[in-house]
Amino acid sequence: MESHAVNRLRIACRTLITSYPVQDWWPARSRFEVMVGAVLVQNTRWPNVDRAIRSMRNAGCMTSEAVGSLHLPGLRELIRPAGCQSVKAARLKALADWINDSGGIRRLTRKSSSRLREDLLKVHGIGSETADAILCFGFDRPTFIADRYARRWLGRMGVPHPDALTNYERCRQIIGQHLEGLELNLADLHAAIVLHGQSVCGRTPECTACPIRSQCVYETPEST
DNA sequence: ACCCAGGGTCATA
DNA sequence: TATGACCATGGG
Repeated sequence: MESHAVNRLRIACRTLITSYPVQDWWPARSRFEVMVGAVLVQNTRWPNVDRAIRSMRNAGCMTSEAVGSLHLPGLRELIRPAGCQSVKAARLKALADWINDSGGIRRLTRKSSSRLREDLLKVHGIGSETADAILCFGFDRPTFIADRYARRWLGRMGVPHPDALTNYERCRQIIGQHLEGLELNLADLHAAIVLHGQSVCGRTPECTACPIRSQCVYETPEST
C-alpha cells in the first residue's frame, strides 16, 4: 500500500476512535466472561448475549470449572437467549475444558500472543475472529480484528489490496502490519469500527452523518 | 411474514 | 479453495 494511503488510514483510525464511545464497549467482569461472550456473540446481537451471560452468572456458572462440570442440557438452557444453544453449549464446554486442561486462565496468560492464538484456534468452535476477540479483549494483547465491519470499512477507505478485503487472515496480516507501531489501541479501534458500521456505514454507501466522511471513498469530490 | 446479527463447522463440487 | 446449509433467538 502506498505511504499516503497508510497515512490516511492511520488518521482515519484515530478520528474514528475519538468519534465513538469506545470505553467499556465490551462489558465483562472477568477474562472468562470475555471468552464466553466471544463465543455467544457469534452471529448474534449483544442484547441476546447479555441475557445469556446474566443467566449464567445467576446460576453461578461463570467460571471454567462450573461450565466444565455442567451437564450439556443445563448449559444449553442457560444460554438459550443467545441462540444456537446446542452448538454454543458444546463450544463453551470445549472452551472450558481447554482452559481447565491448561491449568487455568492464569497459566494461559504467560503464553505468547502467537502461541495463545494457535492454541485458541485448536479449540472446536473458536475460529479466527473469535480467537482475535479473546486475545484482544480477554488477554489485552494488541490484535487487529479483521471482521466484516473492518473489511467493509477498509474498502471504503480505499484500501487497494484485493486480498486484504476478502480473506480474514490476509486482512489481519496486511492491515496489522500497516498499523504496526502506530500506538493505536486496537481494542478501541475494533469497538469504533463496529459502532461506526452499525450506525451510519452499515448498509448504505452514503456516509451522510459519518465523522470520517472526508476520507471515505464513497464521498465523491463533486458531491461536496 | 420476512431479514439479519460483534461466526464456525461440515458437506459438497 | 470456495461456496452453501445449518444452527436458532430476538429485534426491526
